[in-house]
Amino acid sequence: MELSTRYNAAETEAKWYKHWQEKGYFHSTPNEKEPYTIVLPPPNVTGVLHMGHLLNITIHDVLIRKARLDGKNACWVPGTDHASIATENKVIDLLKSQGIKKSDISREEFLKHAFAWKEKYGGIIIEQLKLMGASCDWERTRFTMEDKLSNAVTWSFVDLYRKGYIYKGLRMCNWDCEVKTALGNEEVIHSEETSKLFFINYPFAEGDGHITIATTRPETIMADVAIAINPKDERYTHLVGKMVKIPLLGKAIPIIADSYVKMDFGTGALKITPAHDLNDFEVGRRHNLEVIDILNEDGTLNEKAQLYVGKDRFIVRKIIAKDLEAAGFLAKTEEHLNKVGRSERNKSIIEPRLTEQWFLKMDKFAASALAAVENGEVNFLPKDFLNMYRSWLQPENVRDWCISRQLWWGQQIPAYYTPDGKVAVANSKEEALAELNANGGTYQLADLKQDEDVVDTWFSSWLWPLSVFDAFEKDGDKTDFRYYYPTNVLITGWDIMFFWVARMIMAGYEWAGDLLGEELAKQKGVFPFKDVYFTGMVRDKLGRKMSKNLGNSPDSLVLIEKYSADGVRFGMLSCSSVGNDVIFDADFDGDPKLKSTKIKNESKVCEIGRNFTNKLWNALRMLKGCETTGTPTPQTNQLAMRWLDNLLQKTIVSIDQSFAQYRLSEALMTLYNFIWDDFCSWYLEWIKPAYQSPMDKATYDFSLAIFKKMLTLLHPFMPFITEELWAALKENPNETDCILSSWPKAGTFDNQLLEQIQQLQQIIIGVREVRNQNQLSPKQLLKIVGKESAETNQLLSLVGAKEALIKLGFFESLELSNQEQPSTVSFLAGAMQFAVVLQKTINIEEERSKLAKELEYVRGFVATIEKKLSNDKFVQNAKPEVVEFERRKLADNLLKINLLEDSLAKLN
RNA sequence: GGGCGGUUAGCUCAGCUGGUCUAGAGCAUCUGCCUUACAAGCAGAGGGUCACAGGUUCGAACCCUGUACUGCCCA
Repeated sequence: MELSTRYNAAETEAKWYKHWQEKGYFHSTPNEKEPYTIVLPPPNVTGVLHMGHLLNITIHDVLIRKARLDGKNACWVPGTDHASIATENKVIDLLKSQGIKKSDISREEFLKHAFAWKEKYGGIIIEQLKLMGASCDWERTRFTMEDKLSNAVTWSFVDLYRKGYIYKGLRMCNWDCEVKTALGNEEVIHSEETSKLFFINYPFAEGDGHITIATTRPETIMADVAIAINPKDERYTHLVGKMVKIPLLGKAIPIIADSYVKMDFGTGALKITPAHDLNDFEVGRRHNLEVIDILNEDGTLNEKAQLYVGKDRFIVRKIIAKDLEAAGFLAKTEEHLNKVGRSERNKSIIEPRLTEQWFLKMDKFAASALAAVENGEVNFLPKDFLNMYRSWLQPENVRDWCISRQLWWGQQIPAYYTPDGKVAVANSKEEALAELNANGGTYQLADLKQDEDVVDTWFSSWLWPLSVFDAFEKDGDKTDFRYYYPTNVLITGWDIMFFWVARMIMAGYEWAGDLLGEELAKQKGVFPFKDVYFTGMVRDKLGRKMSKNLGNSPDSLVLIEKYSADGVRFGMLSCSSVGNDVIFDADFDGDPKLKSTKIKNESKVCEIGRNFTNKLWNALRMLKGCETTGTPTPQTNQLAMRWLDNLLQKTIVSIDQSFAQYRLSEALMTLYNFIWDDFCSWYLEWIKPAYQSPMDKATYDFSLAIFKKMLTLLHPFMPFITEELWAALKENPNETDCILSSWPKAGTFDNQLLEQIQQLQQIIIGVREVRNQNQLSPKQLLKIVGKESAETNQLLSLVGAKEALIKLGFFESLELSNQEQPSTVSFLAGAMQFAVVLQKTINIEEERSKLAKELEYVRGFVATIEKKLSNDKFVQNAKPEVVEFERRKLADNLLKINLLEDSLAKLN
């Protein structure tokens, strides 16, 4: 096969992805092999590929391809998440653009539109994952709202209800006025925002005077039921029991004392509005106060407010401030930093609101999820995250999970109500009816009305590792589930540790035991995954999380186009270690703090990856370009091959260790250095025949064999270039593809040989340095004289070593001598000394200062070693091999000192 | 306010069980090269009080205490 000078990634990547898919390499079915299973955290159907996905997908694919090469039955299950709120919003927007209001159509019609939207746009992200080379088993692609998975949600709801873990209750919830639904606690993000603090005078009902309170929410004064002060606050204690009038409204409310009030906040007097603040709600409960809810579900004021009815709460805030001021009730306003809760999804400001919702009791679940990680059945990487997990799941921090949402897009809650207010929770309307009539009821099917609400999206995704294998299908085929479950590793961001990771663990411990059967559960475990690999957040150079809003995220598709998928994979990996956030190196076109500044679609690390593919390409081009002959193999080539083979073994050992600890970037860098430095820069130059000369067959065959091993080793990281080059090396078309090749087994290696070759390299590097300093061309042949020593003699007696030096260093000759050499520049290679014979007079001053500098360094080094060795406690306490090592270091460096002193003396 | 991380070269990061660490890599910088695989390249060089201050130890980038800065989680 003819190879062009540059590697064309775009063409190649498309070609091989198609090939892999056509061959069905990504598809897995249960067999006798050991399974290696990963379920993909399902991206939202509304999503498009972003930097976080690039990182996440790369790690997934590296692990799954490695498992495949290890001969395991690798199965990576992909899918998408229906994302209730995000998707419902998208669909509402789409309908709005068509002039349709959600309130004007039925639930069924709406869902029809929503499914249509999902069909059209829901697959975008899946297609984008393919561009990165993701080797998912696409035949297993699931969707959290498909029938089987929805049935699983219903079944689990009913099961938990019957077990007594689910209840319905009136609670203070987080309310999203835009979407008009309750949200879970974790879906609300609290952050500090500047707002105004209003100081408002409440006049006493009797007599003159007033009490001044401070509030950030003047629009809620109509819902006030009391003014509270701290019982220890002597400024106010005499007022407790008095009545004050709500400004503008004139309604009388009492002054009460409650220790919740902070004396140093505002004026120390607080208005109590139980319907619109969680803490006030608690205060109200303690004092038996009325709850007056003045907000509609969309955030406008209702008739209970009496004033400003129908207007939005934030508009009212502005109007009422003016009205209060005009009427003389407003004492002053101040700038104030306070915590504002916003929806994680649409950023709208969340209202505390008293509503009836469904809840899942969490105490038991939290305990099981915590125990699973504490006792090591589930293993966190890195371990540090256990701390955060622990604090989340501590009993005092666990609150019941609000699982109902006032939406249509999602699984409808399987609770059925009778006209007279009875309720049955069941898998179907028929089942519910039977249950209701079991005790003599006479309801008709038509009497029953299903709960309008749907469950939280996470209430379906927590089943993911179970449901994608149809574990909940009553009479379904359990083969897959029994084979693939538990999965090996979950790869996800730590930001959804509680949202999702903890809950999947809960679900695993709740159901997997029964579903697997006792024996299998005991044998395999019920946890959903053995390891959890937490990826960091991808951040910009200022440390900000990349997001669409900030405009600080490069376009991932442009990056792939520019640097190839292999290049981007390399880039993402090379700047990420387990759990650490990734500071992505893309630059900005101006000051990144300015809003107008855009991030560039450029990346040095991805460029390195792309350059690496080109390096590989050309290395093979060089080898394939060689003619071969039957001439005997030069001895120096034999040495080169022996060295490379040993070094490869050592490299594989190191890579295997890295993989075992999920140190993927370390494995990649080890391989990168081996391929670029050892294989290309040293080995290829070593064995390269003279221009237009042929290469002997043995060297040629060996080189290609090593090349193939390198391709397999690199395949998990850079699948496309490796497959392409593998194809170029195939001896016959029936040979297996790189993706299915076998991971090389690490063998033993000869450390002494590796050290000796390192010494050879040091000599060559020394000569190159002399060349650079004396402006000699790299290929000008030089006479080299080495000082005789046991070490030098031994090294040069290695068969092929001298030829290697002459070839790689461009020596005219290499001799050993103890004679003093005129016109030479000397250098040290370890404890060996060599001299380059120059044709010109050398600068003695320069030479002397160079040697003196080196001598000073070595003497300092020796001093530290001597200090250690002269310390009896060190010699007694340190491990013998450490002491031995220090002794060897000392001997070597003393030798160096001798050589340097000698050279200096000769210069004088 | 409570808790958990981080701080190592100009940048991004390794450094795992304290001893191979007078600290490594890549990028960037500088010098010299279009040398017949590769300028998406080759050969070299310079650059660090391991945030700071104490302590433990024969020995500390690593363990302990405190401080500063920084990120995150919770209230």
